Amino acid sequence: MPVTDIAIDKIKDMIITGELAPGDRLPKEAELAQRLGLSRSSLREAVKALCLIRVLDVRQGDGTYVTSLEPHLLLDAMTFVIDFHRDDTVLDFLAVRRILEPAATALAAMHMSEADIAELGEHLDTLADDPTVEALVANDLEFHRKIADGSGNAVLCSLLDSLSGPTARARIWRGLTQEGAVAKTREQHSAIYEAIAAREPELARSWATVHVAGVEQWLRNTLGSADAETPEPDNGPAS
Amino acid sequence: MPVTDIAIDKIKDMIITGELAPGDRLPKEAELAQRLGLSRSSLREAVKALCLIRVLDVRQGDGTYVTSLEPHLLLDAMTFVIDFHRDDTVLDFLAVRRILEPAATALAAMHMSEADIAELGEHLDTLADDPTVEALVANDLEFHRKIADGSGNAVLCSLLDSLSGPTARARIWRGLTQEGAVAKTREQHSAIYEAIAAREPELARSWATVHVAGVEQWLRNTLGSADAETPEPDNGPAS
DNA sequence: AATCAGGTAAACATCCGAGGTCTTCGGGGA
DNA sequence: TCCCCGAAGACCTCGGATGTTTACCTGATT
Repeated sequence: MPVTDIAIDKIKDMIITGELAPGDRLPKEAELAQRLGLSRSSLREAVKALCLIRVLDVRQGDGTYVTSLEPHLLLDAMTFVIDFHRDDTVLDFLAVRRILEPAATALAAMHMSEADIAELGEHLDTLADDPTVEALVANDLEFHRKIADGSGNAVLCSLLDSLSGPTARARIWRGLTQEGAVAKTREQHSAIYEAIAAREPELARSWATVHVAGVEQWLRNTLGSADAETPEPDNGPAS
Repeated sequence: MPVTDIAIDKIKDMIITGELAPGDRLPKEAELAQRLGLSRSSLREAVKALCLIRVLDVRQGDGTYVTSLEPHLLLDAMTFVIDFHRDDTVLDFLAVRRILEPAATALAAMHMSEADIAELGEHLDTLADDPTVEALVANDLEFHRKIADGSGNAVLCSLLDSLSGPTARARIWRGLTQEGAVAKTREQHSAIYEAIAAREPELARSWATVHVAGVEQWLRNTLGSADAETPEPDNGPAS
């Protein structure tokens, strides 16, 4: 195994064992390199790799630090990974979201505080009467993020956040091309909010299912007809 | 932005745009470095980072290649990330698994081929009558992997695979300490298999729920009593 | 006394070039 | 035909030199 990979493991171990706690600063490059028994160049490769997945945070002129290691930070790195297969597997991602979102919404109906619920309602109100599609989708993302957060499960919340990215583009596309999609989205958001406010987990779950399934169904149909028309799957506008 | 990060993005773009397809070989280090306008050292940092998340595969003496980029490979990198918070958030991970596993099992009951189902049954039979806990858990992992694979959703399958890792340790611990856990696990596996073989998605879903919830409940109780015993709270509530 | 400009040191960023090691592949001998 | 072996190509590792950025101390100004 290359020394760089060994170094990655060693740093990983130092963090897992608690020798390095979140927020701690690492020894300077030269020092750590000597301690791990490799050159600065090789060490830097290890550090850069751990930076990509948000485990380390390097600040030029200052030093290298362990991040907070909170789930949202680490799962967040998954967004980078998901970027690599947007076109072919979007449906699979959406299917997973269809499983998780209703569950999270039901949990939120049980666990969210009254204050959080009030904030959720206000958030819906901030949307203009005749919003642009971009504004709607942004509002959409934040709405679901608040609910996911309200589930009380940090891992679930981060996972949904990661899954939202790739599917957001599909939602924008839908808003632009499907008649009535905007109005329908607003209605369903209101229904979900009402169900949560009424502390009705099963009703909230059902509305969430309907909501996500709507996007999924539309996308399935669209991809089906698109494939029939254009053998070339378009590389579409990024995000 | 550091040149290394720019290089990471450029390579990422080359892959996303299709300039580099899965399995393709990258230009040699020196050549690519010149083309991207940076030194070999910096380029190597970028490549190493992309290796960690399984986007690139470097083979000494041969060259650097783009991996297959299959979901299982990329999501698999998440295992590395999950390693960083095993103790404090295991329950959260398990809760997510509790959501996904029943859904996957129900899908499997609908989509698995007869041949795959037969193989699933045979897999259960390969377990010795009086297995070690390790053998049981290994058999357990493979059993659920086959079901997840049978769901027909590659993303779902990979996600469950990733979640299985951190919870496996908990399952081993349970097998060692809880009386009757081994027998109960075998019974539930059989029940899940029977439900899938009978093409009963809802029954399969329910058995899967029961199965995962059993581990979750046990872990919740165990962690609860452990906390009560040790006044020393672990390194503070992250998240 | 509080504030701000300037300077200094520390730490990371980048580059270069020199060996070392591993894999692949083709040639020569049995 | 099969196996051993050597050469070429590509990545691996190292050490050092130089540039950039940041944090922090210092001292003059208001």
